[in-house]
Amino acid sequence: MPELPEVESVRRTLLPHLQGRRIRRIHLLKPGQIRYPEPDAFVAQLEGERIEDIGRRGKYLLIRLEGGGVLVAHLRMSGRLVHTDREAPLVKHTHVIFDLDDGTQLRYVDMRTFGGFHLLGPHGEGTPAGLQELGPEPLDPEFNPEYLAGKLAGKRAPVKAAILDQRLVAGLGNIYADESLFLAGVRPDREAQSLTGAEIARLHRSCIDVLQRAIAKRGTTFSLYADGEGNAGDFYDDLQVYERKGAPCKVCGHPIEKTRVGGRGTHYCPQCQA
DNA sequence: CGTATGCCCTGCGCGC
DNA sequence: TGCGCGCAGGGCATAC
Repeated sequence: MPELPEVESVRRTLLPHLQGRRIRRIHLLKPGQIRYPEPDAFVAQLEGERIEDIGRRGKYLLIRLEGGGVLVAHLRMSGRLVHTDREAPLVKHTHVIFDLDDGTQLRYVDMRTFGGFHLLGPHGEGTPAGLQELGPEPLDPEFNPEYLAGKLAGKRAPVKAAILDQRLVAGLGNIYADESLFLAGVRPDREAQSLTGAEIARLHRSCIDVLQRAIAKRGTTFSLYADGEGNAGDFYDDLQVYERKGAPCKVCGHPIEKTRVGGRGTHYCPQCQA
């Protein structure tokens, strides 16, 4: 499940292959993955465009075009953007193929079809609501303990639900939310407003630490995720709680528990997290 | 407004 | 061995 570290890894691995390339043709094997505009207009506007740069906001990949437009991709659960040779075999669930002017291809593969593309005009027309309302980048100075404290104040929702809200901070998903809360020593089901100043400071620090370390290892791969060159991420062995139900806590040895918080599968150590 | 719930989708692991 | 069920969850729509 691509979260900030995975999307950042895709961005970094795609950039050298896509920068300066012109999109020659687009094959829509599954037009439903195009969210905006209509598939025909999407293809018409994109064919012939040159890719200038690739950015990222939260979990959104922003492929900037020479003409001022932006191709926005969101991978959701199972989306993959991979740069390949034209001759590479078509894997199952390949939905969109971009032919590039050097003979290579950018392919969008998505088993569960949750992800997709928005093509924004030069003035941002077509921007998805979620991107518009995105909170600060967790690795930017704007995301600081004071900001986090202000956002958690008065919230009765579980702290995990709060930090998963992309309007509060952009890019945390289920894996790194659980990991951050473990590192901070805070139980995921605690009311957001109940956290002390010290706990908020630890949580802020933990979010940044876990994201930076995960980026350094090019993300977490279970079975599906791969970066823009098709390589798995290496953070799996660094996970402290996620996907470790029943396994001994790496700090205290107590078995990791799994519950549901805010409708999401949630992992934590009942001994290390208060 | 804040909070909670269900839906989209496919593959996989589980129980029988 | 096969079948049906529940689960996986990001973002959004809907309800209260």
